[in-house]
Order: sequence, then structure tokens, then C-alpha cells
Amino acid sequence: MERYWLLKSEPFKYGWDDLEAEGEGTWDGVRNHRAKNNLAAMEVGDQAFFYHSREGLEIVGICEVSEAGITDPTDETGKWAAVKVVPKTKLPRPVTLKEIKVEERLADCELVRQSRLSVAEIKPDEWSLILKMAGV
DNA sequence: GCCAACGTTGGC
DNA sequence: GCCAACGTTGGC
Repeated sequence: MERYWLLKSEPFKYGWDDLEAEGEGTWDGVRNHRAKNNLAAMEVGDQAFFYHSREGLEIVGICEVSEAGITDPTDETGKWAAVKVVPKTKLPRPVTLKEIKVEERLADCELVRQSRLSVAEIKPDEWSLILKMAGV
């Protein structure tokens, strides 16, 4: 079953533009167990929102998992997971955290509930709602 | 095995 | 720049 995700990144470290410029990005360096579980559950073809944290605070684009189940290359213990993603589309209109927080149907999503989680799951109905908010 | 202290993340 | 939330570490 296809699942949906949200990947957080600080734009001054690695933003949407960086991903588009590279064509493919490796999502590694995650050192949180819940985020790691999400990474490990990803499959090729899954879609993910790309969210800018600290600065911007908005979902800016959609990317797709191009390689799953990778062991994090930046980790020598081999315990952490990573995936590769390719950029798909930039949202016609970014969806801000503010809008997400105001929308009560999104009050339950991982992004709101656990704000420090760098890889969050998005449920299918939350996914389509956010797409609608983005003007897709 | 509990919990206080500390470090980090991320929204404001 | 501040601080709340959360995770991790280490003393007991």
C-alpha cells in the first residue's frame, strides 16, 4: 500500500532548491527512533511532502522515494536508516504550518502532534486535504 | 530501573 | 534569542 510522508529540512542547510539542483537526494543523518521507523517503512514510489523548518515553515514541494531501505551511510554503527528521494513537483502555493495548525482536520497529524519529528507520516486523507490547500 | 540534568530541535 | 518539548545520559 502506498503511504505518504513529510520530510523536514532546514532550507539553509538543504532546501527544496538544493534537491531540485541535485536531482536526487539521500535522506540520512536521522537520529530519532520514531523518524527512523518512518524511514524504514518507506517504499519506492511513496510520496512525501518537503517541508522547510526553522525558516519558511511551509510545505514547498512533493518528492518521491526512489530508493528505500538504505542503511544510513553517515552512521558507522549501521543501525540507522535512510532513503533516496527525487523531486516531483513544487506546490503551486506553499502550505504554511500556520494554515495546517488552523485546519482542525489536520490537528491529529504527526507534524502538529510531535513538532520535533523530522520524518512524519501523513495519512491519505490528510495528504489529499493538504494538496487541496496547495491548489493542486 | 528511576529520574534529574543536560543537549538538541524547532516554533515563536 | 528564548524556551518548550523531547531524547539521551548518567548517578544512584
